[in-house]
Amino acid sequence: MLDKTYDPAEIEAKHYEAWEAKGVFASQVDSNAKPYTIMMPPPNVTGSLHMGHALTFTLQDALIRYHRMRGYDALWQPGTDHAGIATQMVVERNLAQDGRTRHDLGRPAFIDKVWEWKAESGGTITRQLRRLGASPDWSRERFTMDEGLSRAVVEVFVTLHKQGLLYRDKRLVNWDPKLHTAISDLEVESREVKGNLWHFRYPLSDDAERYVVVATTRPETMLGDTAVAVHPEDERYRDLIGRKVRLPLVGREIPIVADEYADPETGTGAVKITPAHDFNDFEVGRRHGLAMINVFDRDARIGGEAPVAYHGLDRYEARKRIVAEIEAFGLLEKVEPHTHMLPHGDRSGVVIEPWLTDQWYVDAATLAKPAIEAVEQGRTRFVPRQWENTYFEWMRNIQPWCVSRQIWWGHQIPAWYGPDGHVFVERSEAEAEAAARAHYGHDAKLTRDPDVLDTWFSSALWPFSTLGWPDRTPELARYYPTDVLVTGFDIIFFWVARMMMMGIHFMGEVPFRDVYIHALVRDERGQKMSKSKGNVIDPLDLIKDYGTDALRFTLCAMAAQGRDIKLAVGRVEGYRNFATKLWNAARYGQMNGCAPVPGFDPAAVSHRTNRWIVGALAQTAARAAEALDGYRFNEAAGALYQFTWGTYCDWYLEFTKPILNGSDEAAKAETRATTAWVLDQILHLLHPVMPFITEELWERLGADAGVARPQPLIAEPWPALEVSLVDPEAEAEMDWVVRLISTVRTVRSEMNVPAGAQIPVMLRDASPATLRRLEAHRGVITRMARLASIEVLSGPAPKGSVQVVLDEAALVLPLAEFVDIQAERQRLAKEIEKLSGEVAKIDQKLNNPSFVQRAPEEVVEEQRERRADAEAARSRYAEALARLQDA
RNA sequence: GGGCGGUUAGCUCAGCGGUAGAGCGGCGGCUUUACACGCCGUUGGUCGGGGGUUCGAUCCCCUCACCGCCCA
Repeated sequence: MLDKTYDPAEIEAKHYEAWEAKGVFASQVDSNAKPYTIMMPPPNVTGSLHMGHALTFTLQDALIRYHRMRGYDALWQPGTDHAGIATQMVVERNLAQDGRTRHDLGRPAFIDKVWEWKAESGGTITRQLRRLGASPDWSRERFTMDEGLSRAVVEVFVTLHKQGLLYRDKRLVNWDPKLHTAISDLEVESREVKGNLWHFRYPLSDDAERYVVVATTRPETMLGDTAVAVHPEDERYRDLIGRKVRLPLVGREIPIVADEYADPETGTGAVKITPAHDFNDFEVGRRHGLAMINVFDRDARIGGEAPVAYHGLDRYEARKRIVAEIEAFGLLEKVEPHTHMLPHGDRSGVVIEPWLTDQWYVDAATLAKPAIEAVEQGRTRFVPRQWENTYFEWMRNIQPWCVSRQIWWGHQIPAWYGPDGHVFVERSEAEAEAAARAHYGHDAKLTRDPDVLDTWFSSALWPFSTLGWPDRTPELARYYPTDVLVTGFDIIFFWVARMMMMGIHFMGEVPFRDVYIHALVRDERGQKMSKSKGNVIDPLDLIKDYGTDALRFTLCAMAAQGRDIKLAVGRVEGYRNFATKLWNAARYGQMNGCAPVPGFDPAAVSHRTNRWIVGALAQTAARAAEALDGYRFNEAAGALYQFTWGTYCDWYLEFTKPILNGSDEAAKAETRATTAWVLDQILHLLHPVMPFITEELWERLGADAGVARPQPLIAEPWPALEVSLVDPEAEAEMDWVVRLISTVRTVRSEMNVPAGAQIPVMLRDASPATLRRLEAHRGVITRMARLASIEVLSGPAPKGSVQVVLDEAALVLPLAEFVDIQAERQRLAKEIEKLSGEVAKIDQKLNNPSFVQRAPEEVVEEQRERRADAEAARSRYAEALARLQDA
């Protein structure tokens, strides 16, 4: 017998271990089943499970479990990425505790340290995924620094280089002066910063009395100014175009150029141009052939070609000093407080410096073209569709992708330089040496490029590198392209776009058919969860308090397309209650001998109540499947919740109590079998969302009844329930019973009839069909409506009785002792008023000729029927009211 | 400034051309032998404002307001 309450903690680990040990998560590359594949977006190896992970992995797991049950050969490919910068930082922080830096160790020893760290601490997130019940094929787990994946990285790098799609170039990059590496646009976050707008006077070279005022938020960059730009149409400056100013402090003469980049509305309309330290200025510099003067070193201290007097000053010290000096020269026009957005490194948190360096770039624009077409042509489909716009927007304006990073942890770039700087990009050092020999005509000393690749470079290959590419493995042939990629919108640029580019280029086909973009999880006030705000809800805490299934059900129930999830703990609690409800229903079944019957045939049940629940179940199963097929997780969860609690528990289990306590042995046996069978089906349908409690109940209900379960629930087939199981007559009949009982309950409550009191009820003007229904369900009705009796009334209603309309009949409740005549009169009057309003509203429609003429016939007909029903009910209430007046 | 999304019951959210729904909360009642993490009943809404299309609009179009996110 099951315990009185469900204790998730007790059973979750047990089932997870059993599933994993049995190998049920594993894909079957040799099977004849159709494959269904999801590539897990590899979480960062340094990461730990947060709510966003919980959501995305719950949805992916629900899809995988569902398709596995549908008979597909399901592959959910798990793994982690090596998170170059983040991981290196973690290990460096550990070294710093012993007062050491990575340079003390040297590169090879440091890399060894990182691997050591990974072995010890890199498994946190995969352990936590197991707590969440995720069922990927762990036997295929990959890491982006694995040997195989590294081979794919080299192959891609070399191939792209030979194709001219990957090259070395000197451009401005986002330089992180703390980490000393380039980072991508996507690793930069804009933060609002309060600063000033300094207005400097730049005197004209040929007229020291005149000057141009430029406004800047970054005075220190003036050391690298090579022009002043004004808008060509700006009347104020028209005569200055082509003349020169003398750059204060530096003394350099720089031109005044006309460029539309200068916005007449902003500041003074004249803007200083520092091509080596600003992305926009870089473009202006290009247009006008301006010099690029680098004035920073890698720490963002003054250096390079800046006047030596300033060398070594940190950028903020330099700012103070330059402003002070400008002021001393009388060239400071004014200072205005100014708030603006500044780029910060998302890992280091420091202000990013646009800096001129040599880096490796991928020609993203070329690779993006077929990736754009694939979505335009529908070969890859975004769900919800609107995300296509985000994808297109990004892809159509894509910039060269800087893939090199000046760190140690990652895939070292397979490029070697000869003594003269000539570069050899090859698969190995030996091949590079061979290429050098061919190039120089003799052996040459080569130096390998010390840089590593952006982590996303290797992640972009994930959909095929994990399947064995560049080898032509059976897995690759079978599982690529994958079925769906599930992720949050914040990763569209980082990852989806890049997988599309690489997948199409190297595999000739899109990496996935569907991209399901889910919402972000926010706190209950709609704020993004963040450590600094202190509003983070830890999914592991929720699991501890409410169980994994409750958390998973909550996330599915709230995963409506196109809307963020504002997570309130109360919802989790509510779905914990749902799990408990399911548990208790199972327990009730056990107590009543409702054991699973092998070979049970739902089509063969004869009792109306049983036929009804079987049909309702079939409809629910269809609804849930349809919802999951369309990624409408909330609809699937809602349909299952509603059926389990609102139909099976609230009505069916109550309807069958009189049968189970009765003496009709055949009906008892059929009802017991049906009760058990429907519950078994519910367990199947809920399993993708609530794997633990369903597995536990599946096994316990079998074992306790001595019925062998052929396999664990996770491996069971999804219920195949024909729509023919729906018996419309049974449906209508039980619906009538439900409405009759509900009606009586409402009246009792409104009349303040004591809950325990059993009252008589009479039925008037009932059709023969209704009377047959009454006879069939007399026991249930009497019990559930708490009646003393229910009889047919042929004459007028007794004095002081309450009347309610139910279809063609009237329910008469002789409640004289409870009834407050005045209140009852009011109640009836209210009903009549409501129905009159209804009739009037419908009449308005029906009296409108164009409605009758233009609306579809069935809509008009429906209105007529509704009018007739409302009218009939109104006259019955009017009659009852008249009767009350006599009393 | 540009783009996207949102505004529906006290709260969190579904619905999206033909009778406004759920969960939670509120209120009232219940020692009904599965379940108080429960049962029964019930109260809550000019579907953000204004125009338009339509026989008919919460739903489609325009516009305004406010909120959020992304990009400048």
